[in-house]
Amino acid sequence: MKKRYATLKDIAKALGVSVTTVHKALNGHPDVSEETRKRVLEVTEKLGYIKNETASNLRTSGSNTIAFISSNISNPFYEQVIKGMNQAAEDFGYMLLITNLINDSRDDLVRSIEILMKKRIDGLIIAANMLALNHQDLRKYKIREFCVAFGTVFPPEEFDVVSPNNFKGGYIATKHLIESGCKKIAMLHSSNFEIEKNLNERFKGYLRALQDHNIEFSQELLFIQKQFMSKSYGTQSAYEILKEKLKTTQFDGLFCYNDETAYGAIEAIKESGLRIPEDIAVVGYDNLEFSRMISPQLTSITFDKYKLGYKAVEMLLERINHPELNPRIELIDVKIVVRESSKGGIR
Amino acid sequence: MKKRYATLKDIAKALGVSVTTVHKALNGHPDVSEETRKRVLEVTEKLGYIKNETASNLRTSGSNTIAFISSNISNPFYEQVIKGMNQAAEDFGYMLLITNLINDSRDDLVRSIEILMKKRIDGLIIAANMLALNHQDLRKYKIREFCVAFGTVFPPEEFDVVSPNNFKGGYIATKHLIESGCKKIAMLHSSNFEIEKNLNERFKGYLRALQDHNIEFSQELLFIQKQFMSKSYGTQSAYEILKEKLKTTQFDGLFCYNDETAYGAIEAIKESGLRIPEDIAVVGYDNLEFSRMISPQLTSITFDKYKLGYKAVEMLLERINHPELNPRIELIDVKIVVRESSKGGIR
DNA sequence: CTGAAAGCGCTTACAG
DNA sequence: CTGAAAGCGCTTACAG
Repeated sequence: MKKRYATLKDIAKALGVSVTTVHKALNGHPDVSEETRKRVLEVTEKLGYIKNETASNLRTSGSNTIAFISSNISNPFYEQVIKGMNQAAEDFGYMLLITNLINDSRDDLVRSIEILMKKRIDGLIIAANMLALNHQDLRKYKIREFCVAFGTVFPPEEFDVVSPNNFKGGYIATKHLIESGCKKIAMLHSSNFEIEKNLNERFKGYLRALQDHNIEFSQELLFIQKQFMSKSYGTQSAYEILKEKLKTTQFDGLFCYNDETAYGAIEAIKESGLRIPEDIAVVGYDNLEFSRMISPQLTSITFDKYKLGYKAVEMLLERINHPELNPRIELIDVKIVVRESSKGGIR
Repeated sequence: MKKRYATLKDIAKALGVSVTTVHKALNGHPDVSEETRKRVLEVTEKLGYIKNETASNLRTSGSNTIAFISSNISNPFYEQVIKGMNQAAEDFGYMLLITNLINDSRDDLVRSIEILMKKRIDGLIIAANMLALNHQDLRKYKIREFCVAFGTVFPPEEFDVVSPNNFKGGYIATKHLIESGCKKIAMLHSSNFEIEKNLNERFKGYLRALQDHNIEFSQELLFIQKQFMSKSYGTQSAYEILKEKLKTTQFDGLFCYNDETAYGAIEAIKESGLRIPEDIAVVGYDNLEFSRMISPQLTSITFDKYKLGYKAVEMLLERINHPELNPRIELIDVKIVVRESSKGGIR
C-alpha cells in the first residue's frame, strides 16, 4: 500500500520546525508561539493530516475505545440499548465499537475477544453466552478485569453483570397469567435452556410464581425450542414447536422467552383455530416496538433499554478504573405492559 | 493504568533469548530451532501473551480491519447484511467493526469517519446519507479511495455504491398495484425525500410505472413523513401521516418506502375501518422477517441481503487494492413477494 | 519558545 | 540458527 497519510514529520519538514513543536501546536500546549501555531494549523489542514492514534496509543497506553460484542446486534431489542451505550461512551470520552458474532459458540466469542484485545481495546461489554468460557479463558482474557456481561446473570459471580431483573420479569409475567384466570401455564424457552438450567432467571421467576400460587410445575408445560437463533430471532422455531405442542398438550396460558418467539407462537395458535386470549393468553418479553403492531397486540415485560445500555458502559468504566473491586451485579427494574394478547382474561 | 499486557521483551527476558528470536518463533519463521520454538510457545502461553497489533500495524501499515458505519444498525434489515459482511471479511482475512451513528447528520458522520481513520482502518462501508458530505469532506477523508456507499445510489457518481436495484423495486411494486386493479396509487416516502429528490430511485421507479401505464402522477398522492428515524424506524410517523391523509385523500393503493413504515400505515388503515386489500392494497419494501407475521401479511420487495453485505465487502477490498479505478455501482436484483396485503386485488 | 533524544512494541534487513 | 539495530508515528522529559 502506498503512502496515504501525512505525518507530523511531513508537517515539520514543510515548515522547517521540529516534530516536537508541531506536536505541541496541535495538542494545545501553551509553550508555542501563536505565530507558529497558526502556521502549523494551516499546513495540517492543507496536508489533510489525520493523527495516527494507534501510534499515540502505543506511546501513552489506553485507546479510549470500548467494544460491544453481541451475538445478534440487528435485533431491534438493541436499538435503544446501543443508543444508551453510545451516549455514555460519548459522555465519558470513549468510542464504542461493535462486533457481531457469527454464532454463540466459545470459539467465536474467544476469537472476537482476542482480536479486540490485540487492538488494545480498553474494555468489553459482552452479550453472549459467557458460560461457554472456561476458567482458562476467564484468566487469559482477564474477563474479570475489563469486561462486563450484558443481559443475563451468570453465577458463580466471577465478573460484572448488567441485566434486566429477569427473575422479577418471569415472576410478574406468570403472576399476571395466573391472575387472568389461566390454570395451565406453559413456558416457551429458548434452545439453550439445558445449558443455562441453573441460572435461568426468567424460568426461576416462572417457577416461583407458580409455587406462590400453589400451582404445581409440570415438565410437560415447559416447551424448549430446537434451535434458537437460527432465523428470524427464533420466530420460526417457536412456530414449529407450538404447532407440535398444540396437538399434544393442553394449556391456557403461555409465557414466551421473548417477543420474537411469541410472534411465532401466536401465529401457530391462530392457525390452530384457538383464540387469543380467550383460549390461550400470551405474554412475551422485551416489549419490542413491533409488539404493538401485531395482532393481537402483545402483552410483554418491559424495561428501560436505553438505561440498560448506559449503565453497562458506566459499570465497565468503573471496572477498568478499579480492577481490584469485587464483581457486581446491576439489575434494571422491569414492568409488565398488558395488551390484547392477555387482556380480559381466560374464559 | 498499570501494566496489563506481556510483551515480546518479557518473553525474551524469561528465556534469555532475543526479541527477534521470539518474534520469529511466534510468527512461523523457519529459521528457528524446534527446541527454541517450543520453549517460546510455552512461556507465551504462561504469560498470557496477546500480541499488540497496533504496534505491529504501525510497523507494517494496514490493519486488516474494515468498518461498517450505519445510522440504524439494530434495524432487522441488517441481520443478514451483517452476516454477509462478516463472512466476506473472514473469507478475505479482515475483521469487521461496526459503529452506529447517533443521528444521520454530516457532523456525526464525519466524526465517525475521522475516528475510524485515526485508528487507521483499511476501509469503510457507509450506510448513511452521503449527500451530507461536502466536497472538502470527500477529499479530506479520501472517500473515493477507501469507502463504499451502501444501500442508495448517490449521483454524481463520485464513489463506489452497492445497493439493491431500487428503481426496479419501485417499478415492480407500483406495477403490481396497477395490475391488481388500483387506480389511485399513493407513495409513502420518508422525511428525507426533499434532500434526495433527484436521486430517489424507488420514487423514480414509481413514477415510471405510472407513466408506462398512462396514469398521471398526482402530487397529492405523495405522502411524506414528518420525521423518519425518530422512533421505531418510522412506524409511528407513518401511522400519524396516514391517519391524516385517510381523512383528506382518496386512494386505493399504497406503496410504502419500507416495511416498517408499512406497519404504521396498515395500523392506521385498519383503524379507519377500511379493509386491506379490498379497499386499499399495500406494498412494502425490504421484506423483513416480521412482515410475514403481521396481519395482513405484507406484500414486499425482496432481495438477497446476505449477498448485498458480502458484495459490499468484496467491492471495498477491490477499491482498497485499486484506488485508481473509476467508481462503480453494483446493483443487487430485486423481486416482489405477494402476500395478503395486496392479494386478490381491489374490488 | 524550540528541539534533540529516548521510548512505546512490534518487524525487518542484515551480519555473524 | 541467533541477535543487534533501525524504524513505524507518536509523546515526553529534559536541555537550551
